[in-house]
Amino acid sequence: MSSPSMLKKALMTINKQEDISTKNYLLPNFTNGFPGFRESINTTTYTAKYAMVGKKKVMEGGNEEEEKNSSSVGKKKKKKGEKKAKRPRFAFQTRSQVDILDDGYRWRKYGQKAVKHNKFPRSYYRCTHQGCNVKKQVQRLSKDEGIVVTTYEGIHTHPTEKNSDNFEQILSQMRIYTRS
DNA sequence: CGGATTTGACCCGCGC
DNA sequence: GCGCGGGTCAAATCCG
Repeated sequence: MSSPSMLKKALMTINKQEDISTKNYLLPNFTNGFPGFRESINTTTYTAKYAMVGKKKVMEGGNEEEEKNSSSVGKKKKKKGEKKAKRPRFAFQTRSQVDILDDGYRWRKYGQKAVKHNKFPRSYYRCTHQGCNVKKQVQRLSKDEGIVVTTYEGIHTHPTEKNSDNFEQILSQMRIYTRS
């Protein structure tokens, strides 16, 4: 089963080995963020912030360090509207034949991009529910094409549409690569 | 016919 | 300032 510490470790591992993106990752409140985890982690809200792959500042530790919008950090006016607030993110790996994991939500693909050092493209999905701007990325690793990395960003503001029984499978497929 | 996917262009932050 | 790399848009297309 998956414990928060395992997820945490997985997250760190992923961040170290893969360059998934350029942002901080943090584990969202799973209870309302990721229904699939409801069964396995229904306790405390779990937040942890990590540095990303490259440099950038390292926000170690698991306290919600909310850097606040310090006045010095001149956030420019968001032209397009849209809150650019940092969103909870977390990633995990599964060993799967299919790229699209059925997690109970409906996703609309809105982009696909090739990333460097990877032969497989990365796909971008958005939750189709109106007003729910949760996104996820799916990418298969070139070093081991049996592995699919899924990165979620945001918290769903609505329940799942269909029951996510399949998610138990996904959970059971989760692998923590602490050692190769 | 309506919603999802495809796919190149566009955009934007960052590093040189 | 410019180019690169990653993320998003959106029109055309696909597909049930």
